[in-house]
Amino acid sequence: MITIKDVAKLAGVSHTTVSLALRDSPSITDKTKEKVKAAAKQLNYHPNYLAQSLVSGKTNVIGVVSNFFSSTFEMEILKGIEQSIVTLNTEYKINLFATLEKNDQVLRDICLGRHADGVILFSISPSPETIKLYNENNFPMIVIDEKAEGAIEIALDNYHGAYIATEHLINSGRKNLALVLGDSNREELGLSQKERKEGFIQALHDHGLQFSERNQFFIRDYYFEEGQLVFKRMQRYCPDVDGIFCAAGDTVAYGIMMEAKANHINIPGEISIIGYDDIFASSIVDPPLTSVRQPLFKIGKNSYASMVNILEGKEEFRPTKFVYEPQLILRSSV
Amino acid sequence: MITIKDVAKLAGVSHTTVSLALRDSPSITDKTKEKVKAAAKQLNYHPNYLAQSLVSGKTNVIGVVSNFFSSTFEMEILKGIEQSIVTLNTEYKINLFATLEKNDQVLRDICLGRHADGVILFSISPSPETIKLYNENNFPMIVIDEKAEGAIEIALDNYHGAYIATEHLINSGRKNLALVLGDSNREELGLSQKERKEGFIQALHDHGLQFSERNQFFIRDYYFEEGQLVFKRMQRYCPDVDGIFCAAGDTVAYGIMMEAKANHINIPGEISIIGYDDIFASSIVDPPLTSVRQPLFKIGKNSYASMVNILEGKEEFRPTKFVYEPQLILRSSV
DNA sequence: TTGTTCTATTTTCACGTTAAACCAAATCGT
DNA sequence: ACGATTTGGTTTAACGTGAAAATAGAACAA
Repeated sequence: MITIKDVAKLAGVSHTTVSLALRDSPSITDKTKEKVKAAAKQLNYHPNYLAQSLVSGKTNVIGVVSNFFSSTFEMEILKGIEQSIVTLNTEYKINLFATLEKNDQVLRDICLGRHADGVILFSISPSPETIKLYNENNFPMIVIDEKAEGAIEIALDNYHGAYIATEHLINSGRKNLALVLGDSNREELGLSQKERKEGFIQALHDHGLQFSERNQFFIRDYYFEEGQLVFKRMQRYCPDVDGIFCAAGDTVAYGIMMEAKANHINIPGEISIIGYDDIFASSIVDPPLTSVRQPLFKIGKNSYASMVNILEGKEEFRPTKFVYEPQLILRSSV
Repeated sequence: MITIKDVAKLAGVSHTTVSLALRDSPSITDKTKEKVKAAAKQLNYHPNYLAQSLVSGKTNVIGVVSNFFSSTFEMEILKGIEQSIVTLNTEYKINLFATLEKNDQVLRDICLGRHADGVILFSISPSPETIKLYNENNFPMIVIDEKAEGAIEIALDNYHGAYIATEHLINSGRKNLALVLGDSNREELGLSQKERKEGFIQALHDHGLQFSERNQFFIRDYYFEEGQLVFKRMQRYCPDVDGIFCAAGDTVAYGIMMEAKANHINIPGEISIIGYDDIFASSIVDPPLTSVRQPLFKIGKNSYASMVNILEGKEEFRPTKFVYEPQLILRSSV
């Protein structure tokens, strides 16, 4: 392994001079700089970032933390971050950390173990103790679509998304609406699902309709097959449903649609359906699915940019909450 | 920032004793260990991984390098890697590096800058110089679906995948086949696309059919819209095509299908189509798309496991080539 | 007793880099 | 002419850790 000292020896100067010369310090003559750079090139020298980070206290890494990176939700945010990296062209790299259920431990590691200079996280919610730890260590944290008081919260207005979806179903003449929620193996409903439920109920009330617990269906995993199962249950327990708001997302909605198709139930003729997320396939399934689109790409892009600004000192870190509004994409499933 | 020395001071021992005690060295008495651990806990001490890596020369990080992480191809491999992380439960973390066009520079950085202990890469091909550099530095590299002589190559048998797809079209009675290839902004066709073309041609020949350059269509980006454009061109220049092998992937195939639909051309009645990749949506589009499925999940899983074995010294690194066979998933688009 | 061996710990050094303090030679001001 | 400043570096220290070498004290053997 070639170090700065090897270069120094070859160039006939001290190692500090090499360090200064390679960073174009004004206190080194051009002649020396040339000599040093030639030596560095000849030896194929490359600075050791571990040593640099140890002494500087900066890693130039932004941690991107999530439970998994393999669903469309995370992918879309990642795309936005990638876009931001390309356009900003900063020195900051990103590292992805998959927490795989030990959320707080991983977060603690990243901060205290100096894996990064700041984190952007989604699909997991940090505990209050972790947030406190981050604040004490002056370690910026941006949290997307989860509760995180004390950090920068990027909130998706799930309430409003559910509201406009439900309202659209009602305005199109549907009277007996069902709600499909995902509770993802937790005991309690996640924050976003809870907000969507509230939006759904409020829209019903505002249009003189009643919410009935019986019209509420839960799934455990956000899979296509769960949607098929939900529709079967729905047919048995609520055969008179004429509109479905699938707050659990588009993939589950596809399952519902396919199962309806298999039972020769026409969509949107007999039942209308609206999904959430507007992932790519929604425009090509048959019928194309009306869905609530969240500006995930934009959120990813902006989050990365904010983090860079904070780390470069251009922007001050302080707990804030930004709310992004969703948009209803109209297609023929309603 | 709490360091090992702070713990030492509180526990009333030397910093080395702390280091040894926390790693449960047998040469430290239980009493001292307890004292040290209590002090560490009280101060909320966490080892600085930068310092550890600097002295040990190991980062415990596996670099996962790709051009982008935002397409289904990469996502599926990532899922496999995640699965492997969960089941193996090793101390190795992964870091994702998006090269964003400066492939060799990023690879050089990772190796020489000690960002990781080894890399798994896909969607980019390392230059021979980079491979040489890695070998000189004893830095293991696993390359998925790209040419990389001197590294561990995980090859997808694109030739065979194309062959069985084409053969299936021919066996179903199609006589005038078109080939859709993606050249992704490069001057030259990528390796996998080239191999798929060869498989296509060979299958034609083996069944007494001729390959015609006129029946070959290129797209620049792997987008849905490109598929629509391709179909328009196809109708103009080769209106008698009755079978399409879309080597450019399923997303493009969807575009072709939708455009055919828009022109009231029945699939599979008038034209059959086969895609590549078998991504999720292929089973739910209308009609469901026959496609060549590659064992990407398995490849991701195995690659991570191999890398861990190599880094732990259980397996020796030596350039090898593993070939994974694709599988034709039959659906009603043929 | 007195040297020898072992045990539990400490001291010193190294990893590769940057920053701070230092210094010799050249240049400047008066 | 001669101290003061500037130039272009060099030497030393520091970052937080782990490994090797050193050591003090206890146990032990003859």
